Amino acid sequence: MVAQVLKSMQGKVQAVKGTRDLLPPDTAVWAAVESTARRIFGSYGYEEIRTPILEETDLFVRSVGESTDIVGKEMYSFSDRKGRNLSLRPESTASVVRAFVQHGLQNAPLPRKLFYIGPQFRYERPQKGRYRQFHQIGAELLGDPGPETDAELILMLVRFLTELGFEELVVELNSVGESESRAAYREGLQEFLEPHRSSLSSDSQRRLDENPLRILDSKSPVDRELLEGAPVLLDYLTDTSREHFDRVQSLLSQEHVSYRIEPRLVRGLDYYTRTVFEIVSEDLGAQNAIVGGGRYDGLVEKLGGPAIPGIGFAIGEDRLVETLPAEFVDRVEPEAPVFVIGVGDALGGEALSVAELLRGEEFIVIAEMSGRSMKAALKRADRMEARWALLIGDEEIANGTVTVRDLEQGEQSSISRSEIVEYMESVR
RNA sequence: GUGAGCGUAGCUCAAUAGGUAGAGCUCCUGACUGUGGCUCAGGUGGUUGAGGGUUCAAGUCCCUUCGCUCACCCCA
Repeated sequence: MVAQVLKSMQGKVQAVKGTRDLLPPDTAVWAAVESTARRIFGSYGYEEIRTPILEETDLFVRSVGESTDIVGKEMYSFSDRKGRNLSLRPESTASVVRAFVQHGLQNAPLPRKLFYIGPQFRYERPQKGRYRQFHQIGAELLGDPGPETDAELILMLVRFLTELGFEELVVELNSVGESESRAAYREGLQEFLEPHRSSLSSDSQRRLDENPLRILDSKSPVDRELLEGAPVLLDYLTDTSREHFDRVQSLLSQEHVSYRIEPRLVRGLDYYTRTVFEIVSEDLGAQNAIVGGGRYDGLVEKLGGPAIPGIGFAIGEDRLVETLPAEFVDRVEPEAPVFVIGVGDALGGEALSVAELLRGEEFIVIAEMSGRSMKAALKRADRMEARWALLIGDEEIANGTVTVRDLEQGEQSSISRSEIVEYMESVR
């Protein structure tokens, strides 16, 4: 222990395993993705909610489910100085619902549409598209049980992704029914697989007891073969769930959304009911889900609120950015800056003043105010991909001018100091 | 938690049978007292991820550990 502390004091401190720094220019891409989400979601009437990253552990135990892997072994949990059991949030739906109940938002007009953007934490072995601190852009709609709502939510998602330049994405769709029918199916599946228990992969043998539905999307070829002829979740749906699901499909068809029914699509969180969906990308390796979501009609009640239905989704922002179409990334290029150079004795003040003037007109301005060499300063201007260089030296001060150099054309002209803003506006 | 591969300068990589660490790019400076991109010269930068072992000698071999990558698992 002491040795470890000493080592960490001496060695280079680095980012915690599974976390990473986002540096420019990547941060600009992330910001562009997020502002697109705000714009699109906003047009559907969604408003932003920001909930704490820290929550009582019990919140996730009750919502996500005690037997899920997320709660069972992936949470960053600890007790604080007063012995409260806290966890870094592994997802945000539970927090949004908690906030909804806590603030009595059911008394405001329903349905309520909320979106969030922020970091989530799960203790897993990092790999491609999977980090211990990852980021989600999510949306939740509380208070409308209708299938039209499901369709609208998916339409919003598709519109958002289309806006980012995605073209070939297919929505994978399924219905897990209400909790009673899911329990019935769970038993049916267990009965079907039990005789073949010893043939199942070791992972699935474990799942057979703990979470049999997860066997459905096992990657083991043996498991997949055994599943041929297994009962299908859709056959266990109640009539109302079945009608709901059919209606969602016909609405999606009506709006020309390409979707595919995936009878084996199940989700890892316990709160889902009825409609569940996923969007996967081929070029993400094993961690291919960029969006996951579904309806959760019992969750608000489970967290101590009224019986209000809900539906939502979460987008894996890290994965989304990794697969972003190049056209979108290219468009993120920021406006080229103006580079103001003050060279000579005590001319920094004048450079600062000119820079401030231009900033007032929303130019992006980098000022080098204590330069000693014009050459070196221009070199830096070039490297920073500046479009214009404004030179201020003894000569300019004497004449009351600023020399404006067009760094692309290699031409320059002498502009009166009082007309500099006007001139820059004209060539902008 | 399990398995595999990989860790040499900020980046990409060298270093013959173990012989005491080098190149390109980048960065800084100068050639060029106030005019960029090119060229040339010079410089900064590494306890070879860390710790231990074998050896006269370890970047190289052995062990441990940390990290990265990918897959299982899980999911966004």
